[in-house]
Amino acid sequence: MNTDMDKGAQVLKLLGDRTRLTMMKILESQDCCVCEFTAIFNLSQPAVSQHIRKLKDARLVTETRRGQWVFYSLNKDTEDYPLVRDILNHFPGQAGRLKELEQQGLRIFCD
Amino acid sequence: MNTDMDKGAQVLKLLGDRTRLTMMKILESQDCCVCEFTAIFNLSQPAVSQHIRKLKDARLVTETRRGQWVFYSLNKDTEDYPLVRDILNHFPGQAGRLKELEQQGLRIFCD
DNA sequence: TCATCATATAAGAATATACTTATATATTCA
DNA sequence: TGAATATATAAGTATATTCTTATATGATGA
Repeated sequence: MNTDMDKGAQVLKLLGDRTRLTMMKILESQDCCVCEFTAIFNLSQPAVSQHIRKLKDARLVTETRRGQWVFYSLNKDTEDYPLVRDILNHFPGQAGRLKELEQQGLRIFCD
Repeated sequence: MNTDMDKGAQVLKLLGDRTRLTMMKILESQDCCVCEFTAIFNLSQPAVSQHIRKLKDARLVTETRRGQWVFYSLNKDTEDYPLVRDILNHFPGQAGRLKELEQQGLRIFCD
């Protein structure tokens, strides 16, 4: 509640892009790395990195390196998260996008 | 629930602007006309009209002419409204902006 | 160490956005 | 009808956004 108008508008602008909105919705269900997003969206790897950079700069996502890969997660520890959560709740789950990847053998599993 | 990603991203992009977001929040409490918005925001009248046009084109607001003035209202009869409502709930009320206008004698009352 | 894979950054181009000023349209009222 | 007021549209400009390709950085494993 009571998010500042300017900061809030900034968050909305970031989510106001089909690619970033879908990324966030995917991250809602599972962590994901750049190469997976690159396989999901019909976009170059730099384009994906640049979208993620914006989300990261706004602290909407956090990153964790796991070996060769950098995995991204929703950042639930920010004052913007309640707004983000409420927004994402209005959109259909995107787990299917990851399922497709898995069937194509493109899903990254590591531990 | 289950707003289409593309349409939803478009709505978020429209709200992802300080001016339009504040307009929508103001409209949440009362209908308003262009000249009032022009007094509230430090913007030219055409700039205000152009912002409203976008909101109107997306059917987020509706217009009603009352004599000389055109009043705008939140459109609650659209599939996007639940998303809009949930978003606006995260922001502080902007009734103060209208109160200031009233004190300056700039508030439009008609009927 | 060197080749490979994943990711990030830089630079440039096409397009979109948000203003401005000038002007057109619509309504009111003397 | 004609002046005044409210709003919309047009045209132009500055800046922001989102891609692309080329290249740099970082980690892995033979």
